[in-house]
Amino acid sequence: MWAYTPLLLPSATMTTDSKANFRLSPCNATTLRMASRRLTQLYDAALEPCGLRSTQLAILSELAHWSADPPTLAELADALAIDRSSLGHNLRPLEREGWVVLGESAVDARRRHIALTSKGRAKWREAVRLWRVAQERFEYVFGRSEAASLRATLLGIAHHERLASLKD
Amino acid sequence: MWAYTPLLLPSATMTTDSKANFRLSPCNATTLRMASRRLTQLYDAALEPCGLRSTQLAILSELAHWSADPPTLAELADALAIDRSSLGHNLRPLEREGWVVLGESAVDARRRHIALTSKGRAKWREAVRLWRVAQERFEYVFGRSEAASLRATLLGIAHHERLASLKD
DNA sequence: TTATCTTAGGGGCATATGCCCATTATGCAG
DNA sequence: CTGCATAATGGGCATATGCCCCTAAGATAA
Repeated sequence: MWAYTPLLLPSATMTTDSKANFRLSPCNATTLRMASRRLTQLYDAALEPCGLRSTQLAILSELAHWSADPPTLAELADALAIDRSSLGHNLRPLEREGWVVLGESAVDARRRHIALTSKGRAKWREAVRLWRVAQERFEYVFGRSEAASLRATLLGIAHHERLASLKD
Repeated sequence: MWAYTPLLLPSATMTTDSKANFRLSPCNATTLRMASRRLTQLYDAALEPCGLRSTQLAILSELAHWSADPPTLAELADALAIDRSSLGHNLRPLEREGWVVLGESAVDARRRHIALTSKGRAKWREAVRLWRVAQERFEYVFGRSEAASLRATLLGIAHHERLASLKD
């Protein structure tokens, strides 16, 4: 179990070989991307049997939990803290597989409302079971409360307006 | 200044509008990717004048600090906690711009040694100056010691063997 | 020495990510 | 009502990321 503090440095858990070339990168974005890559691999491996990737499950989950009317691209992108264009690209495979549908808006012809299909909801439920394995595995190693704390910190970074761009 | 604890929830810093659709994602990988996307945008925006992206600067930095002989693809990938193939792809633009060169190995014809060119080192120095702006900006908001603590945690995740895959 | 096994990279494929620009649709000023 | 500013998407381009498989080259067993 790790402490969510710098007390246990990563080097303590590393092999001699990898420790040799280890360099504590001072860049916050780089370390964030490094950890993101690794953990995404862990979750993607767990999700592999159902044919979903982490990003795709995140989209389906957001839709599955959406309480109001099906969101527009912009609304969904905002909730996921993802670029609008990126979300548009990411929806393509989900649409192709028939997991989501993009419907027209009655009040504004510019908007497309994104909705989960029943097939998509079934796939989502299937994926969640696999996701839980990876989630449990990570939190077993990292610590459950430490993980919750980390998520809160990361969500803060993701949704913070003053960090969203250089404009201020 | 944020506390590196869940005491200050992200919602405390959010607009009413975005708070409405805010859903505290329980997935550690997803929140990691969300924060990663946002912060990468911040750093990339700062680096934009020099024509480098965060990932590219990370590669050049690792090479600039490399103490031993120029690393092989596998060694560099390991240090950056990135997939070997991914690093191969990422090196292509850097090679095209003449910032790095891939030399042959004298002892093992399979290996390619990656070295920074003088042009690449100059570009790296230029980028570091821009990088510092983004780094300072983030740490001004997030807190310097909190950032250091977060980096240590993230590096631990990135380099932890038991989290690298589902095999155990 | 030869057959086999392992390792290092490269190429192809697919998704992920975001920028810019074009198109279309609203909204609003006049 | 017309013309312009604005908003929502889509398409194109480029990089990021990782998987799989292939080939070449070193290492090892027979």
